[in-house]
Amino acid sequence: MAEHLSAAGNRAWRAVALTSHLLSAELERQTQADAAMPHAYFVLLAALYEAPGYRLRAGALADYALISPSRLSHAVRSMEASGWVARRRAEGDGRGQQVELTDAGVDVVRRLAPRQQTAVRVPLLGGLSDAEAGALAELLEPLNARLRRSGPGPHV
Amino acid sequence: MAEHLSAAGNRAWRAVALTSHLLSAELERQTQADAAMPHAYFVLLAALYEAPGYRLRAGALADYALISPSRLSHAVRSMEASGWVARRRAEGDGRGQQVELTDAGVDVVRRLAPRQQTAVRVPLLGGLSDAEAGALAELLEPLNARLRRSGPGPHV
DNA sequence: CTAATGTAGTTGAGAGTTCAAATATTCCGC
DNA sequence: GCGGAATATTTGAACTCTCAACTACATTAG
Repeated sequence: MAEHLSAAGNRAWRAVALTSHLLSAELERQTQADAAMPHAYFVLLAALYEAPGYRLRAGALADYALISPSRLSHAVRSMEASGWVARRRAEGDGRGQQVELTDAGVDVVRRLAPRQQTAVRVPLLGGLSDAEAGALAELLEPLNARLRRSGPGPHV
Repeated sequence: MAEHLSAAGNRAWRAVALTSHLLSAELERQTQADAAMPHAYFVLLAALYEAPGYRLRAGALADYALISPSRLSHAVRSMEASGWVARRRAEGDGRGQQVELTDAGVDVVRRLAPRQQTAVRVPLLGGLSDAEAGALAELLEPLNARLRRSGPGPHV
């Protein structure tokens, strides 16, 4: 692989890096404004909402949300204090924890998810034709696959 | 504008959100490993490196890096403690500060920038043809423009 | 030329994230 | 089953980031 990027590659780099920066900031802003919580917490609540029984093993939740066990643990403690989730020992494995959405947690997700849609996703992507959206996904998915691989460990 | 996304739009959303998450994590990981500093600090140092005389007004630096004045102030204090930048009063306006790269700061940028290139950018984007890179940039740039507008204030 | 307003940055407190170390429980080999 | 390695999660400390005051200087109005 070459060791420098073409002009087009550099332009793409700037665009991708800027999207990443601006989008995280916007998601953070939006989630804080709507529910006074970090966006990362909303991602966790939404993941639980989609799981059967609104509950997931801690490890599975961390894997799904692509965060460290430590970060999950702190996040769960904080969300538990807010009354959005509850913890219980996992059956069959005394080491594990089940994290489960409380009724209040379910409500929060139901209230926030539509706002996320209309306040961020639609304004951002609603203007693209299906062909453009498809092309964007086709271009980004291979990048994501590469990023997933470089993530943990010194390239596994 | 519609209030929901098409299937293609949803796929694009997932891809964009995932890229944002994974890319920030990877940049953070890489910068911490290479120089034991947050990626945000490297962005600031790189911005100064490209400025005439390796120095910029604090406000200009914050605007360029798209961060709040407060965050910049904390960052500069920390980077000053690390010996990478120095502060001095701006001439002509006693309120302002000039932030300037020290020799050590220049060295850090010269050492890190190439690694950033070969460890992140090229592996990520080097596989794209110029046409693909161009298409990606063309697709993302309008999104970035929209994100910039939704950023500060309740849509200015 | 003084008071009011605006602009540039800083500060401190609170909250989230990371990293390394610790704890608890299960699994495996003998 | 018993001791050691592996797995699942927690904890604490250090650090960064955000938000809301706050300070300092500059500008404008009267």
